Amino acid sequence: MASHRPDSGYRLDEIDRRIIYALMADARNTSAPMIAEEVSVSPATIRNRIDQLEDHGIIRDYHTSVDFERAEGGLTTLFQCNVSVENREAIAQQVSAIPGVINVRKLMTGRRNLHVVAVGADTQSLERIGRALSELGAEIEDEDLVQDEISRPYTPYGPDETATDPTPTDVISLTGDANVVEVTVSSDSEIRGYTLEEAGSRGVLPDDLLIVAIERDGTVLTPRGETTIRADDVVTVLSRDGIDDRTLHSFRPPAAEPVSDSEPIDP
Amino acid sequence: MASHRPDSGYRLDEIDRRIIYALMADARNTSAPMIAEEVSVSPATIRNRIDQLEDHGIIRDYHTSVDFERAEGGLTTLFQCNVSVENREAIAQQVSAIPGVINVRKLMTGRRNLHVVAVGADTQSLERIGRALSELGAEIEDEDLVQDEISRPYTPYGPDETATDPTPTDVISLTGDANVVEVTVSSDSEIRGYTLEEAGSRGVLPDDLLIVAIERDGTVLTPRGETTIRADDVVTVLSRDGIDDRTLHSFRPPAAEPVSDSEPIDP
DNA sequence: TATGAAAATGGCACACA
DNA sequence: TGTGTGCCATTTTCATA
Repeated sequence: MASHRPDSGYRLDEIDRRIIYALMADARNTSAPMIAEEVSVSPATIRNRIDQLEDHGIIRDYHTSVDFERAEGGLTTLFQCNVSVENREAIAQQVSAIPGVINVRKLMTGRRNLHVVAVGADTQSLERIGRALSELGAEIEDEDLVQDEISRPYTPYGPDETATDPTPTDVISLTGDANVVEVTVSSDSEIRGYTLEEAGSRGVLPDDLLIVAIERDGTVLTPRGETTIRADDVVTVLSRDGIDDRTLHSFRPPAAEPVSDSEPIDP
Repeated sequence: MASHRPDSGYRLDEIDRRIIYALMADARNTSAPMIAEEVSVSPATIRNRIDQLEDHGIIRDYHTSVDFERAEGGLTTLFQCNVSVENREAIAQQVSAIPGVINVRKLMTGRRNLHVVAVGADTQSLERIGRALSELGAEIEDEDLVQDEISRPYTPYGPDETATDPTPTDVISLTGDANVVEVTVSSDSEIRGYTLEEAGSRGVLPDDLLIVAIERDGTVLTPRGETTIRADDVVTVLSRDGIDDRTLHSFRPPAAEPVSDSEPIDP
């Protein structure tokens, strides 16, 4: 059995795991040399490993997540369908070819075992997609708008330093989408070193964010345009449109790199 | 309202759409010059456009899809949760920080409005993730194993030539996972030009695939080791382990490039 | 858009266990 | 034999204008 499935029991070592972690965090802007430096091996090795992981099917593919609503007012919709277990593979395959379908998940359940995400320019095109699903034998049980989607790398494959830094310390929800969060400014975040005014004008700080307090060395500062944001400041942020993974981007360390510089083991 | 949301009504032109299409198909191995050639503009323009699309939040991020089951026997699980609408944003944010969580979808529904995909090394770590979800206020309604996931670019942004070529013409399911498909060999597929034997030994043709018939120019050939596969052959393929998006990879045109050469619009 | 400098990639030969 | 490494030509990126 294992003869024609040689990839089943592939074992990863620490290098593979860190590669996967880095690529999950940012598949496009993470170069082999960048990963190489983190794990202290040569860039060529990283490239070889990536090739292997791809060949063995561990790494499936690299995608781009797109906000279709911003793009052209497109509606992202999740269809939850029932398909017969025998044809699940085949139907999933054909479903993924329907124009507008961007993601298909096969689940090991009796009901709602096929989740299909499709994008439509309008209600009409979504109806068309719904019909196409039915014709292929996927019975639609539910149809919901997808508001947003967040993807994260697999934490256990990340750097050991269990730095939960970039998470909001506390979140207080207000009316509507607005809410308040406290974040600790990471030591290599993008916003560090800018004054509030610079951050705003350079686009480092999104327009709908308002910094209402800065806690530094135990005292609370009143934020002014010329106040400089430093590492380890605890910043209280008010957001009009809701806190989002990407909203707090500037406060975080760069995606692919660890929080503190890793000590090269073998220079 | 639109004043502080300048990105809402961003309009894409044909170049933007083709960029998005190419990056959705392969975020990592698609270089700016490759896209540039397809749409007949300079590579620098493509690069600028990509930067703009990223800045405006149209392109959210680039990830890597990983088969954790192959990797280390990891279990990929979908938790369908209820969260209160007011805190949806904040909870989703915190949920995404739980170690092991790799994807969170926010839905615009009353029930099951948060879909969380997590990877666990074993049942125990999934229980831990389940508890973490509950503690954050996400009530778990359902918990299913994810068997597989397929992602596709948004077809309407692709090349006009509505080439549905790479789709299996017909799928017949047999017992178990095995089934039979007919595919038309794309004119620039990887397998074209190889004999069956070469394709097998070079890894172009997966081990669990068996070619049972080749239809060419209206006649049906009996496949032999020395039979060469040509473009436009209609090949009948038997698969032991089920047809998969990736299984038929070799029959398809390369991901990022159109089926036939695109006619430059403005040389 | 174009151009030149810097960086990354892919291929291949070689060393090492 | 397989895996890591160093070096090469080529491609791609990035920051100038």
